[in-house]
Amino acid sequence: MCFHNSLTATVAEVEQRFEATNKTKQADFEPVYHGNGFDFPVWPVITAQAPKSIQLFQWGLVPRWVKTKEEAEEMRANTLNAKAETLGEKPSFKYALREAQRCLIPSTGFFEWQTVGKNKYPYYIRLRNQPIFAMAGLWESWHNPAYPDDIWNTFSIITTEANPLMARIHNTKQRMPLLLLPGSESLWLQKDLDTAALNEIARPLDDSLMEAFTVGRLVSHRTANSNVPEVTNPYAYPELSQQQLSLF
DNA sequence: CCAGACGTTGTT
DNA sequence: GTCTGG
DNA sequence: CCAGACGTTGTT
DNA sequence: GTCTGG
Repeated sequence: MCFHNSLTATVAEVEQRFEATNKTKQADFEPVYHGNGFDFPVWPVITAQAPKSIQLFQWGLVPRWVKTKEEAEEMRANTLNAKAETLGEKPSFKYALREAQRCLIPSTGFFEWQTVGKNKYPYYIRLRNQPIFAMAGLWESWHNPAYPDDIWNTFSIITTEANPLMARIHNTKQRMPLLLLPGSESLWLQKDLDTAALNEIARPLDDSLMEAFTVGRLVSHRTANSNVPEVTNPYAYPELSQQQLSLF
């Protein structure tokens, strides 16, 4: 869940939304209409350690104890997401959690598939009143022992149980990204967040704040370039009932 | 004890 | 680095 | 889902 | 043809 994200905002918009300054080497971001986690794209993030800065980290968390580049590359396909419920137990995430290496991952909407019979229908999901919002993440800085200058700053998107809207869409896994209300964003970045507070924040967002609609199957095509504006165009599947087409 | 895992959920 | 499975 | 692998044994 | 990896 949550391997398919988007960020179609300018640097200025992200700066304004999160009250942070662009510290990347890029004057602006390329809009991401469809970012596939398995491509391990770089993404703007805001860390607890530098909450006033926008940095570019790579999606797919590489734990600090990884020994080789090969192991790092293998690991990250499995750490695109991190289950909120078990962050403290998993060797891949526990050190990042212990040292409060939490972060915000700006998004303008994400994709998920609904299984109906033998078919899969892609949906685009976003927040009603917030064009840009934050997913909760953990980050790590991995230093390649073979090359001291080879440092990988990576992140993982936290997932939690699905709310009723997301349970209908992502009906096989019943999971969703941990979405933060603006009021929870600064809490997530606080360094001394205890377990009770974390568990309180790590709850599924109220689905009355979200909206979702079916999109065309371009997003599902691996060979085609799906990182184009049309990927989020609404598309009505005749065989789906009206209530499934648009979940507002 | 040592070796091996360490993780999550994907699709026209 | 630490836990798990054999 | 699609792309790519799919296997074994050796020597100069 | 079928399994695996991404």
